[in-house]
Amino acid sequence: MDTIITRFPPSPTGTLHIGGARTALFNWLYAKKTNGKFILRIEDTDTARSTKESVDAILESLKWLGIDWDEGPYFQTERYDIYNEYIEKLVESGAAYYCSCTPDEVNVMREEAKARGLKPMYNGKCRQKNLKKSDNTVVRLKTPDSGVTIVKDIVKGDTAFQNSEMDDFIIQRSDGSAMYNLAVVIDDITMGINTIIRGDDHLINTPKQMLIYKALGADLPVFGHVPMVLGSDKSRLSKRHGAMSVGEYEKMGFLPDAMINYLVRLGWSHGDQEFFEKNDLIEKFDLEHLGRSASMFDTDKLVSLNSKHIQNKSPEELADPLLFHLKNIGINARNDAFTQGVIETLQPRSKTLVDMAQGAVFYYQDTVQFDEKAAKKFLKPDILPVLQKSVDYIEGLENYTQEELETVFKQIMDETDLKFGKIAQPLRVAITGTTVSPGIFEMLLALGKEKTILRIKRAIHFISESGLFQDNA
RNA sequence: GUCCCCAUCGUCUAGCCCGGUCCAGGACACCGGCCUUUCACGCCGGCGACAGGGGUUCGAAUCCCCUUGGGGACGCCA
Repeated sequence: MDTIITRFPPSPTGTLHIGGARTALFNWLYAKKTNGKFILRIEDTDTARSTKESVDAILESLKWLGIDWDEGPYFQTERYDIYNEYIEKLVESGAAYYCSCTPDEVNVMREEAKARGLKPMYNGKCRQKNLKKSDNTVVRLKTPDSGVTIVKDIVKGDTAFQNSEMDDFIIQRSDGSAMYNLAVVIDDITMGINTIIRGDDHLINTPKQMLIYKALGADLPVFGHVPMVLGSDKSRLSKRHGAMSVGEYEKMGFLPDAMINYLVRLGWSHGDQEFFEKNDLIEKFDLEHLGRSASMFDTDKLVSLNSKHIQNKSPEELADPLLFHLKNIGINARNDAFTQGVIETLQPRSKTLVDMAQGAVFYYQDTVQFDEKAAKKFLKPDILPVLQKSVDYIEGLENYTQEELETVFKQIMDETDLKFGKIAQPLRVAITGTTVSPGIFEMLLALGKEKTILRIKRAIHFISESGLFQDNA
């Protein structure tokens, strides 16, 4: 079997959005799975809307997702000579011709066609004129008047298009630049692309492109048109549905692997399996199980998958991504043993890295801020003996381990005749300032002996002070 | 207007190609419960769908037709 060569051809008119990322992913996965090649090509022929910033943003998002490419990025604007070469060939062979009709004239033709209950179309006026190239001529492809063009699509099945429904579309503008449908086909042919997975909004372009392949005598690639990703109201995904670019999801604290997992499951399935690591996907991905119907983007499911991926990673893997989000909230931490210990305590209770960063704040503060309600309820004089004993016993520990800590608190429970629940909450407030945190022991362990003692002492001080204040009042 | 695509729980989907094993399975969300030092995790249970109508057949979520609904495309955009 020939090497599978796929591609992803974004137009740099914005950031990489969800839908684009998914198509890129499908192509990338298929190439990886088959040991094929994945080519990146920038379709920037719309010079009015294309920007360098967009190119950079798209490349960056792709890298973040871990989608790498074997060739490229190629830029269509650097390939005009190649396109023109082929356009000339097409004109010479009679498959295409020059047309001097103005846009206004063509609009009239479209109106006429519509009036007759047809699709708005150019009527082929210049077809037989045998015009030469001049300043305001475009090149049009001569499309058949009858017959059908059948798109063999691996996800949609066979779809027949009446050739009479297609007009002689423009392949080269009057300024000499190539149009989308032509540039795509020439690129795909010259780059050896043999598998094209793209959004089904392109299905309608496919018969046109097939005509170009045919006129050039080139082999057809395998087509697969995947359904689009819709917003929560089933309309095309757009800004009003919330975040739609990959970069925004990074900022919201999602892991690239979770993103990939979610995206691939949106329109592809492997039985009942929901959770996939990247390698797993490469092994299991196939074209046979791509779905045929459009799907809605659901953030809840992404969140759920994200928390599973967070749980499934090692603290070490999570550290750098977390550091990024810690920095965003003003905490400069390092990827060290302390941070990894912190992460371990936070993994099961963080849905996103933003959650995790927020949950980690207390670990990095020199003096924790006591939540008013929490302090009022739990940091009261009657707990003083417990806190004092905690300090004394922990200070006396030879080994600061979970086992030893458990012994310490068992002893305190015995001596004070209090249940653990009565001890844990005040302690939690002393350590974190709030009533919600990781489990006591794992937290104390992650914090370290020194800081633990310091914080309990500070709580003792806090209680004594406020007690004094109350007495005076 | 014309053409094309699509149609299973609220959502993502399995099953459909090769009809019976499906009074339709899993996941997310939601609701209960268990676990428990808080919050979570985890576990158990509940709610909840074959768009409608006709065929074909002993038998249809699965095959055919129509209707309805949704999406997309009709550019000297990509």
